[in-house]
Amino acid sequence: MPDLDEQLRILRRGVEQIVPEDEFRKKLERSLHANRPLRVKYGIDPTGIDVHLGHTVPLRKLRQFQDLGHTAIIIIGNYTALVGDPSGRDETRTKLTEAQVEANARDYLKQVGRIIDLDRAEVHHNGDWFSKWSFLKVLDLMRHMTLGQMSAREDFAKRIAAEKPVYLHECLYPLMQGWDSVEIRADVELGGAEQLFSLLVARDLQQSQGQEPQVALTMPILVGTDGVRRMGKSLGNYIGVAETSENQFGKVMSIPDEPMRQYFTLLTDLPMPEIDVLLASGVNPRDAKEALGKAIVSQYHGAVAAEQSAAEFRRRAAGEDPDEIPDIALSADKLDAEGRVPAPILIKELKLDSSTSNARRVIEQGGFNVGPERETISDPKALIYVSDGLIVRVGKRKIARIRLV
RNA sequence: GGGUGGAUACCCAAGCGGCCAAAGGGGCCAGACUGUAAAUCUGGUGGCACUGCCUUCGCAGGUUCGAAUCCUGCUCCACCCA
Repeated sequence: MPDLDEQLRILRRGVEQIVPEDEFRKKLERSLHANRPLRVKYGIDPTGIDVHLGHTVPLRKLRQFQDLGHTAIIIIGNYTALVGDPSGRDETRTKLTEAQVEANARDYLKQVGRIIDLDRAEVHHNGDWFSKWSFLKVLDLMRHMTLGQMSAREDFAKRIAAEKPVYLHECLYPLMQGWDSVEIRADVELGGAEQLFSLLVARDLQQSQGQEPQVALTMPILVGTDGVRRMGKSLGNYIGVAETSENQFGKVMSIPDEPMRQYFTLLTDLPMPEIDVLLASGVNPRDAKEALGKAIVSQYHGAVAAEQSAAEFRRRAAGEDPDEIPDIALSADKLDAEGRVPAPILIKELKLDSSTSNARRVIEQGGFNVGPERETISDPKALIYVSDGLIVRVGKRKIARIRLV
């Protein structure tokens, strides 16, 4: 185990808040002396499917703990998922069925395994304990929270002010999450900045059960590819860990310049001085972003794929065709006697657009071109002579080689 | 239990008898530009083998030459008072 200062240096990087800071230091110190790893908890609710870079911020921190010799503990919130975490939300989460939650949980773990070494981690499902609870026990848990505390939370206060509903079951969420810490005797719990409230509830619960309270370590909320709102599935501004290298790289390149520092700090292991150099004025932001893209993509697809997707991206930016043009089958019976097909129909059949109406618009706007000469077709009524192997392009990014079948 | 306000396209949100496939914003798509799938600017954004036709304004009926707009019933939602 590295010494205290080294551990603190690594673990503090990118962190928003450590509450309380001095207890964290003490815990680390003690673990070092007693050669006893800290139990570091991170909980995930299997409510969606795609783990995205926003989730990896605390997960990467957890991995750092792991690499320093501490014990990573993943809580699968299969029971809390049935409630829905209200944290940072301006509306109630929709309810999931148990079957959905179960399927999601499996999928989640698979994706989490890209970041955490699951062989060395503890994984718990909080349904293991909550499903056995009596109502009496639930009531007992509720004694630990007052209405005043609940309504003081920013997310609830906002909803109340906006005349949006706050349901009682949502109030139970932080208590349940807190109880998880009691069950697994957490020393540290990681979470997003909006989780602080829940992370602190756990301290009270642990104390009430005669345990030493955990330290809350919060990570900043990663901004999405729009550079404004938090990264999230429902906002459509996310980069998923399971996406292709090309997609990941392209999406990184599409973030505005401003959040680059945040991305570098939270999503890569590049040393901070190097990051400062990359972001210094004078360096073309495009080059910095490219370095960022490679650093991120290589974590999920390896360095080779990262280089390739960067090269691919440059080619495309220069207006060249990508290395591999996907073949798309076109049934020959769509063609007329002369082997022609109306342009919008062609686009729709090749699934390069979702509707013929939309395809027409794209054509009218000059976004459709065909063949090696890239002849732009701007008349939606145009009939295209289709031969096997013909290359068609729609917009900047969609391209296909036709295979007649 | 009582009161009030709602339900409009992917989202938010105008419209309150014809000029409504429905303002505006966001998102998304295309084009120009370049530093890139950034920023900015321009255009587009229900469907359809498309100078036209078809389907949408919570659901079901009705009035009318004509309804997102008026009437009746229903469903759902929120807030306030108790």
